[in-house]
Amino acid sequence: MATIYDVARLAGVSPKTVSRVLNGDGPVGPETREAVQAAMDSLGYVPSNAARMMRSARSGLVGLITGAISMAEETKPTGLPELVIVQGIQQAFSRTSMTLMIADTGGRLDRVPALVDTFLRHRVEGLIYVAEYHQEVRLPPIPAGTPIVLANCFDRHGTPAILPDDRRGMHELTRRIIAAGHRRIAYLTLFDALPATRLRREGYRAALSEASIPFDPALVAPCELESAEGETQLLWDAIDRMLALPDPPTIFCCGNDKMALKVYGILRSRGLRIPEDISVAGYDNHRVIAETLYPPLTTVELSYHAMGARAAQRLIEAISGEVRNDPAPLLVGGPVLWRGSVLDHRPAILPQLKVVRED
Amino acid sequence: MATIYDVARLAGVSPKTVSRVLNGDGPVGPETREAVQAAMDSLGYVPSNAARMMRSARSGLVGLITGAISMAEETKPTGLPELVIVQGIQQAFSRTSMTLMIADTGGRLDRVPALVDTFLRHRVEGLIYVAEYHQEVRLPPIPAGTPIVLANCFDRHGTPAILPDDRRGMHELTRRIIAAGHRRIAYLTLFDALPATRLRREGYRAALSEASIPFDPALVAPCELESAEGETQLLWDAIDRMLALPDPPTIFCCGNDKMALKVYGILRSRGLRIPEDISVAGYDNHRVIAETLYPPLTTVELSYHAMGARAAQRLIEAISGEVRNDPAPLLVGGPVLWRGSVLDHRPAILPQLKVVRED
DNA sequence: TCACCTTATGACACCGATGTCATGACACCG
DNA sequence: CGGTGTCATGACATCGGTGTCATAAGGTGA
Repeated sequence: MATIYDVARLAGVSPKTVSRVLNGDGPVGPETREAVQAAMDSLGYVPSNAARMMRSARSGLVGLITGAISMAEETKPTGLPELVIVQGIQQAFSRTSMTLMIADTGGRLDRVPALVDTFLRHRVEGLIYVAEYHQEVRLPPIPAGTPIVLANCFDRHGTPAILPDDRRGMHELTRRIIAAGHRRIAYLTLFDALPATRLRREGYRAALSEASIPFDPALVAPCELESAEGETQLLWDAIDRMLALPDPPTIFCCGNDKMALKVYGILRSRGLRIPEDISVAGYDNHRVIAETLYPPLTTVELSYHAMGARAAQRLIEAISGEVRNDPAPLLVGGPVLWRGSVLDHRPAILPQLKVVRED
Repeated sequence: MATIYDVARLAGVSPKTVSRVLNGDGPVGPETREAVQAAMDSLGYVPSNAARMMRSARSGLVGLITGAISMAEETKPTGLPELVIVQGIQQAFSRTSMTLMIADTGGRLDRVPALVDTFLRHRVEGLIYVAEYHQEVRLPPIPAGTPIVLANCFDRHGTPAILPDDRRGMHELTRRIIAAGHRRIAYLTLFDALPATRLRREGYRAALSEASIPFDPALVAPCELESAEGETQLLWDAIDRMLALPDPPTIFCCGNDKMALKVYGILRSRGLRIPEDISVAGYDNHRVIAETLYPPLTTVELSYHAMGARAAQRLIEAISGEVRNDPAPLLVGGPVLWRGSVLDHRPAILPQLKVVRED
């Protein structure tokens, strides 16, 4: 592979002059520049980042660690949308001169330290860790001087974190559903232990209490399990139990869109029409599901893209040395997407707005 | 950041000895080794890949370029499963000492040359390009010496490529459907221009002709468009037209699982039960859809994971210098996954095997 | 006309590892 | 006891760029 010396010799100049042509620092005469360019082209010269990095400590690299790629097809918690976080980060960095290196854990957390180490050897200027779903994590110690940002997760050391505003999202969705005239609102939640479940339940209850609707524990049930079959069974049971109540729900809110997809099938096999007989709402705006289902699913967008963008922004600030006192994690809210799966019991007077809140 | 000299000084040895401890080449006395280790630990020393790379031309890096991440949430061709290719590649390389750098195009092909250039500056030892769906691509020229493998795509220069065996997959699915007693088999295809569409139609027709079933053009219609709404309309029309035929189909095969999801909704809103009144089959084994739908969807797995593994394997061979004459692209087939969405008209005598073919 | 500035360029050291070769201390063998 | 091989270690050059400083040529204003 050609080096800067080869180029210099061919162009009849010094290596330093070639370097100046490459980096645009220092003045270079027009015909010299041309000769150097020609030499570079004819040799197919590509500068070595390694050599450059030796002198100028800046690597121009940012490391991203995630399990999202390997989780994409898993049945585990949510599914895929967290990849959009990566996408948001990618886009933010593509506007800078930095290169984003993505490493996937392959779903094995024990591989994280090795990946961090590899990144550090490459002298990344910053690190981002993206979790597959809202959770607490424990990362290996990162040497001070390499800033790190957590996306979709948090730790106990107050590391800068970007999190979805689950409380507010569910609050807003429930508020909208109440505004549409529903009073008996069932909520089929995800795993009880998830931070998202707790927060969303808080939002759900807050909206109820603001509307002076009593909270009925019979309308809330966790419906997520490890196995897909057992989960479907759990859903059948919960739905049948709730439908058999003296005062049954008029809507089922689901922990995520995937669950809503199942609920569609279950309700229909019970002979219920959506939304005429019963309404359904999801969470995540998992577009493959939400937009493809018939009728399209009312859901809450998690704004993963915005979360990614925020995480990137925060890291870029940290790299450029803007010291921040790190307060609470940054919460990113997403809009309620009102589609055809929820029946509006009160003939709309106002046009049905797509409420976009993202501040 | 501490250097090897700092460590050497603290341990009271020469830098070369520290290097030996790091790399395990050359002998080192036990207590020397211990002293060096202690020094490295107390300084938090992390070796610089850049410096290492200067001497030993091997970078230990492999570059992966893809649009799969940014496409994940798009409505475009398939959707997400191609990410599994990345996953397969990742897993293959995690078993080697090489590090996989992933770069996403953000959906813009014009960014590919810049990404290639960045990788070359990092002196990657090989490149993989992963396309979002089976297609022809044109990549910028890569200097000889850097092997490259195409996954899920091909070019005109005979670059080594790994492709899904679309022809065989559809052939096998159709064969199974015929074996289940179906004779009128509708096929709602993807874009006509896609290589996958042509190949699958070939497989479809081959299976028909093997079973001496005449091909009926009225049962085949492209049902994919740019826009989601128009597409749904197209589906409605095609399905209604086919159902109105004097001899209507008993099954709808769909170009992908996402289309099958829509078809479920459409057929049900026509009052048809699945699979009692009409059967449905998909393609892709997009698990979020196929396993979550009720009833679960019969579909063809694209074996993206295997494609990724093959691509990685082929690149590793190329890097280690195993010269191959590059014949036709390597085709990877996937199994038909027989689930509840297709009615078996002939009471099964043989147990319903999961046909796994992947050679 | 000369001091001074700007432009264009090169010489040289240096970044942090590792490859090569040399060296000293022993152990072993005939 | 001397020659030879192995073990443990270090000195030094080198990889391919860039930062610093020096230098020569040409322009400009007092």
